[in-house]
Amino acid sequence: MSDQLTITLPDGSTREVSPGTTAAEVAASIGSRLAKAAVAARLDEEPVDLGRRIERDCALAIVTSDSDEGRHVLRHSTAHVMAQAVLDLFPGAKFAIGPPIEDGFYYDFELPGGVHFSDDDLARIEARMREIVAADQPFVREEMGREDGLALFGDQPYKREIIESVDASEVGADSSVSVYRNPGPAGEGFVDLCRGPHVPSTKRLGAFRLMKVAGAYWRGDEKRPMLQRIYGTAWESAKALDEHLHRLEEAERRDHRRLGVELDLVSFPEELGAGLALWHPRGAVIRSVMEDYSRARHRESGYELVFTPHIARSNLWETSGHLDFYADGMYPPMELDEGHRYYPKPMNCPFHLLIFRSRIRSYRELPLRFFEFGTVYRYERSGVLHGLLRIRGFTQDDSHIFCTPDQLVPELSSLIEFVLSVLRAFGFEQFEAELSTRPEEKSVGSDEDWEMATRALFEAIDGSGLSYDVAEGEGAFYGPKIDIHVRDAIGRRWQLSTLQVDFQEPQRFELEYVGADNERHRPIMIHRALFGSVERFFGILIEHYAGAFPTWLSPVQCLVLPVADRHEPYAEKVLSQLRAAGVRGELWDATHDTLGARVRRGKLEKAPYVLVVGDDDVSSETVGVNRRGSAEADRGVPVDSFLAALLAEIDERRLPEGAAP
RNA sequence: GCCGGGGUAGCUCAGCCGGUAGAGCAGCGCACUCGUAAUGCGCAGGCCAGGGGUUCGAAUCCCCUCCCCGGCUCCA
Repeated sequence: MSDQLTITLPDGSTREVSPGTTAAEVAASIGSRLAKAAVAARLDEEPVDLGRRIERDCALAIVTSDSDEGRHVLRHSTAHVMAQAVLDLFPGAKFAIGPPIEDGFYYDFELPGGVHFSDDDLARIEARMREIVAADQPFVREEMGREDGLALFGDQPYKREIIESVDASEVGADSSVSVYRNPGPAGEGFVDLCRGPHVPSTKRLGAFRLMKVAGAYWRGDEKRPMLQRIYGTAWESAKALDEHLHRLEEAERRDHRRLGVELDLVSFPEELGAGLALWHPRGAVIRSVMEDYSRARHRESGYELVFTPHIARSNLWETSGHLDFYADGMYPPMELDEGHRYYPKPMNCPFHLLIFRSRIRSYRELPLRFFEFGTVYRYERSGVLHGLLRIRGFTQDDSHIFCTPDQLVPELSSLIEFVLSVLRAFGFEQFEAELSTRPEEKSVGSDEDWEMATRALFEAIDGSGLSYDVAEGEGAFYGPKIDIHVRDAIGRRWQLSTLQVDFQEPQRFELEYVGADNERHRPIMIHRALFGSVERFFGILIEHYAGAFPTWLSPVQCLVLPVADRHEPYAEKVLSQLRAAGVRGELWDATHDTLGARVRRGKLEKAPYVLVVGDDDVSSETVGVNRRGSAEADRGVPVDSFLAALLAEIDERRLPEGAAP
């Protein structure tokens, strides 16, 4: 019998090693590049340190720093280094938790005397971290019993709480905890409660930066103390860190709040109040094009347009259940007509239910699809407001579909297809869905209804070819739902559309239709928002296109610039030709600005086309065409052919080529 | 709502430890009439978010309110 162990690598090959060999040694034996990139390992799927000794036959995978899992380890180790730096610089600080997150890590602290971190502190902490990295401290794993752990963290209440809760939740499991030590030069050093794994040594780290300080409730509970969280980002190389910082700059450049004001689309004057926006003419043009297109698509697909008021009496909200469940999120009522309370609407559905109920309905009318751009008001907590993306007054492209149980699956299937088709028209190409099931607590309705509806959603989404995740227990209180997410031009994920099955409201409003059997039946309702909120969708479009909208959406599609005043009559003629064909154009005359200045302004305003007309054009009925995104002007283009091409582009709602600029 | 940071001209921002405001861009006027990313000169523009307080004197220091930013919590 051999005393060698057999390890199986991810490619299926095997190696013989002697017992006690470390994962790091295996990596080194495979190749020096791998050894250099290695940060941790997986031993029979269990994440372990590179220093872990192999004592049995196993499957082993080396985790490298350029993988998601590897970056996870790097970030986690960097968080430890940050905690060490903070404890060095702020004696008496308590440290709570410090996990890796997308793009980086954070650590939560409580400073003695309620002191807060300042921006200067971040620089000091970061400098101390660099010293720790340079000191090449090893990460040493140690396991100990629960009591020893509690003793070790005697003056660290948050750590003690974690140890106690870990123990409580793992009844019967072995009650040991693991800690990682970073011994300092003088024998002191840092120790943190941690499952690991970690990089072998701090010198393995370095491409990090501390980003910001923020408050965060301990354990995410707003009734518990607020700790101070420091966020950092960390990467496998300086290059990857740089790229990340560039992505942040890019996101900032696209910020809809900045571009919205710069391009004169919207504003948020303080006088208006928090969470409310004004749509300026240029923003309003885009919005009306969006809405017109949406209405046309809805009509084509068998929806009927409705309009409903902004306020309704309290009894309507009692019937719908909003006053029971969501009174906190509603604007307060105004009192009229001897004590009747009228609430601004937080949702449109009760109105659509009333339209359904306005007369006897036949099964022959179903599915009945009501559609409305309905402006709603929700009292969002002040701290959550964010430009157009989270706002208190907004407009839902809201639809309520009433159907029979038999119609549910086909209706959901065509709904998904419809939603994707409209989103594609606006330039989104990547979709991901999330199917949310019945919440554990706080839900209403029978098990059979929930099962039926959930099954219908699964069937529809399985047939759609969309990739999706299941979010257990994340459904609305009245029914399960499918949310559709998109990826924008720089890869960010946004939740847009939602499809929700609802048995509750039809019941509360006692909706009925007469079936083929001449009996009364209760319809099922589907709530559906496609853009979600027009304001939010618009904000996302601004960021997706960085303000350079496709021509069909652009507020000004074409600028006409006469080279000199004498070309103005011809420019007027060109402009009127464009306008007669329905193109949105403007003429910027030569009276005050040079041609160069006007061209520059046109480009900064991201006009899709800037036409320059001079002597040559007047005599030959042409224009000089500057297309957005192309450096070269196209001189001498006949007006007719330019216009024909432009109209085709608008008519087809053509999208910019490649990634948006 | 909570923690932290802010609010000075339309925009971006300067204004140290208190001595009653400044730049660039934008705007307006005049000149320039020009073929592709800033023509020149000049002018005007601020209740320093709002209110209260301290002080001989407040943009500056303190308090309250409103609004914004970054997080946390929340999101029918």
